[in-house]
Amino acid sequence: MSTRRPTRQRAAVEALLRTSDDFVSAQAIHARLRETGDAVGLATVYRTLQAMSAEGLVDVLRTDDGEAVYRRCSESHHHHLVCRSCGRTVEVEIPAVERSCRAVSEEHGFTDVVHTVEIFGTCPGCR
Amino acid sequence: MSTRRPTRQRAAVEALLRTSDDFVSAQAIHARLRETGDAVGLATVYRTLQAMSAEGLVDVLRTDDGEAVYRRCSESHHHHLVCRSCGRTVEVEIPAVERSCRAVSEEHGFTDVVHTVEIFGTCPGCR
DNA sequence: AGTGATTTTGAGAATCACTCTCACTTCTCG
DNA sequence: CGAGAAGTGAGAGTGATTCTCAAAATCACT
Repeated sequence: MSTRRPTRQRAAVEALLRTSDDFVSAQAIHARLRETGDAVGLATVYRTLQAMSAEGLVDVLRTDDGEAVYRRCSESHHHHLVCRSCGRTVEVEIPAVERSCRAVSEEHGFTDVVHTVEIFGTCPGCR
Repeated sequence: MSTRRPTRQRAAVEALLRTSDDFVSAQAIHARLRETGDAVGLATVYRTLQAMSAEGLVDVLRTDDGEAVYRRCSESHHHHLVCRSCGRTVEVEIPAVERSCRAVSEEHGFTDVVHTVEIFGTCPGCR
């Protein structure tokens, strides 16, 4: 249930996410918005990102040093193939992975299962 | 190349990890060692864990709130099925996932690919 | 448009995991 | 044993994220 009011701040964050193909940190979003004069408080950036994440509007993942990074995403379930050098990201769907994860979970009696899959590599452009 | 000296501190951390089947945070390890009188400095716990991780002796993953948690692991490549309630962890090998990830990566021309897969659910005991 | 109720915002403080510093201790090995 | 290399830890520092709470914006009605 999305009971959030539309505000300039939220629109600004959404707009910025729309312009980026890659994962961005909350700090980066805050900084960029400040640059473009469309300033939004840091706390608000975090709140907005959390809300969007809860609504499934953005994907979140953690960099190796634990920073959370966000990216607008398509509706359907998918995973990411991310270039470790330039950050270029490709959304991929891998049916075999879905099946296998479900099978393994059932086999061990686990329920309410969710899984995360991230693939990191070097993209053709960064070879 | 493991050029580390054997010390009481390192032994204590390794021993503690050996007694735990589940993922534990550095903070928790530090606290538990302190309780058992086998105190080890926090900085040393972190250093030891990093070293062990680099040597492939422990698996690391990030909880939802970004905290790093560690667990001793088997040699071979594998993934985890983790109970979100009690933390119980099962190591699983899923050949289909390996194949699929490799295939997808090649398809997009990515090289030097690594992937992470974590499966979270509720285990039979916590139902 | 006015008004009061409700939600959102943001500056700064607070938290918390993690890293760094550096003097001190422990190993290693000749 | 003795010198130098490696390891340790208390505490300071860092940086992301969350909390606080009063002010501002939005909503629901009239």
